Parts: sequence; C-alpha cells; structure tokens
Amino acid sequence: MSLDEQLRSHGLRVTGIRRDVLDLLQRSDRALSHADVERALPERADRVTLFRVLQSFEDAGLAHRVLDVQGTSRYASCSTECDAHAHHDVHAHFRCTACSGVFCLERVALPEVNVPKGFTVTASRLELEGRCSSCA
Amino acid sequence: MSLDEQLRSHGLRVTGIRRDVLDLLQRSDRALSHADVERALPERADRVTLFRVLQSFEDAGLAHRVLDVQGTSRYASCSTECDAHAHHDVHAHFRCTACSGVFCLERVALPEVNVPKGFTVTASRLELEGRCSSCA
DNA sequence: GTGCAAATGCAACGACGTTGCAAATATGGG
DNA sequence: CCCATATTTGCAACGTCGTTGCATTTGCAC
Repeated sequence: MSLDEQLRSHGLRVTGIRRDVLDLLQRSDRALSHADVERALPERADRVTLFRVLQSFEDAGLAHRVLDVQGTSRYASCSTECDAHAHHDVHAHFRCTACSGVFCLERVALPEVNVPKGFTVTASRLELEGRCSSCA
Repeated sequence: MSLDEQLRSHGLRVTGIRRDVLDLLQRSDRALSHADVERALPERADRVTLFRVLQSFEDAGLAHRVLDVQGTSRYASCSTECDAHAHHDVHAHFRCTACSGVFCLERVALPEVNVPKGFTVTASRLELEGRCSSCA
C-alpha cells in the first residue's frame, strides 16, 4: 500500500509533510524522536507541525509512541496488526542507555503479575535496557 | 534505622532537606515527582536543590528513578536489597494513565527475549499500565 | 571552635511540549 | 474545473522539567 493510501485509509488527509514523516518512520529500524524527524526531513517543517503530525499518526494508529531512557517521546510506525484503538500493548522494547535509541522487539508472552486491589491493567510491556549494537 | 543513619550509611551528609525528602519517599506508597516533593515538603526548598537531592539519593542507592507515563522522573525509596550499583533492575512497575502515578510491584520472573545481534541487556522490567485504585 | 568540602540558593539557560490564532491547503460537491 | 469548508500549517508565546555556573551557607572532621 502506498504512503498516500495508508494515510487516507487511516482517515488522514495527504500532505507533503505527513508523507515524508511516514516514509521516514517506515524506513527506520528504530523509534524516532521529534528532533530526529526534524533533522532527517527533506525540507524544513515547523516544530509544532511535526509534533502535531506525530500525534495525528498516533491517534490514527499509524504509529505508536514510546518513551526513551530520558523520557522523551519517540515514534515508530505500527505493524499491520495495530489499529487505532489497540496499538499500545503489543510490543517489547529495548532502550539504549547510551544513544537513547528505542527498538521494537518481537512479541513475548508476559508473566502474570498481582496488582493491588482496585487496579486495572490495560497494557503490559517488557522493557529491556542496555546498549545497542552501535553503542557497544 | 533512623533517617540520619540511613543518609550517613550511604555516604550522604545529613541536612534538613535530605531528611525531609527521604522521610517523604519512605512514607509514600508511590513514586514521587520533583513537583510532588516540592509541594509536600514542610518548608520551601529551592527547585534546583530538590533536583540535586533526588539525584544524590539515586546515586547513593537510597532511591531509584522511574519515568511516569508522561516521561517525567519520579523517585521511590529503595528496598533494602538495593545498593548503589544495582538498584535499577529489580522492580516491576505500574503506571496509572490517569494520574500519572507510578507504583512499584513485586519481583517477577521475566521471560527470555531474543535481542538483535550485538545488543547487550543490562536490565529488564515489566511495565504495566492502567488505572490505579484512586482513579478507577 | 576552625577550616574545608559539600550543600544550598539564585539566575540563567535549553529541550520538549502545548495553545491560540491567522494564513494556506486538501478535499468533496457542484 | 472551481468553490466552500474543514483541516493543516506556520508563527508567536508560554509552561514544565531539568541542567549549569557561581556565590553563599552549612555539615562535619580535626
């Protein structure tokens, strides 16, 4: 499916910036921060616009947000199994403490955990930390 | 062990602010943000000082840092099994998406995960998300 | 008590993220 | 193809979190 089709099929209008950002995310092997995107974009885009584009992708289910070791948001394009309502809880992540990179890993079966009385769990993820191959 | 003894035994000088902050952390059932601490403190303390106090606690192994759903740092006092060098990788966490609260949970046995070639894992945690009892 | 290292307070700064508003643009209907 | 309109973009301003540098104060060892 082309970039334009993907955007439209998720209810988003097609614009140059959205096309460029989606392309970037899909080519990347890791989650990209707002700053990464700004740097890598073929043509300058307003900072605020990028925040909004990334947010629209998350709302539409085209990308999902994940925090890096510093607490900054990064975005990765969703695999096809994601949809707009349940695309937060299928990933395991690896966070590099050196470069702050975030990588999506395979799905894993997660252990059961007892949560305190009255708590409701909507998502659970396994989060790994360490050094990625570039920072080893 | 008294607050003062705990501070001293971790190589920290005893000051009023440190005592107050450590007391707060140990009484709390959840991880506290810098802003939480600032608000709850018996007497006004400089913002920067609080950041440094919390950081010193983390460095000394008296508390550990954990990010909430918004990516803001929160601190929780360490259990006795923590020490200055390896107190990052023993917890499972629950993050409330409503109030951004973070709660430390019991230890769990984590599943093995295949990481890409060249990656080194130094810590792994199970992270749960949902609503805490106060926000249900 | 005295001296020194450490802790505190203050000012300034930077990154990240948000909001409001005006101008530009994508898209559906004629 | 053009028009009307809802969306998107750009810009300015703002807020929070977190850091750094420096002067002052304070804990603590002697």
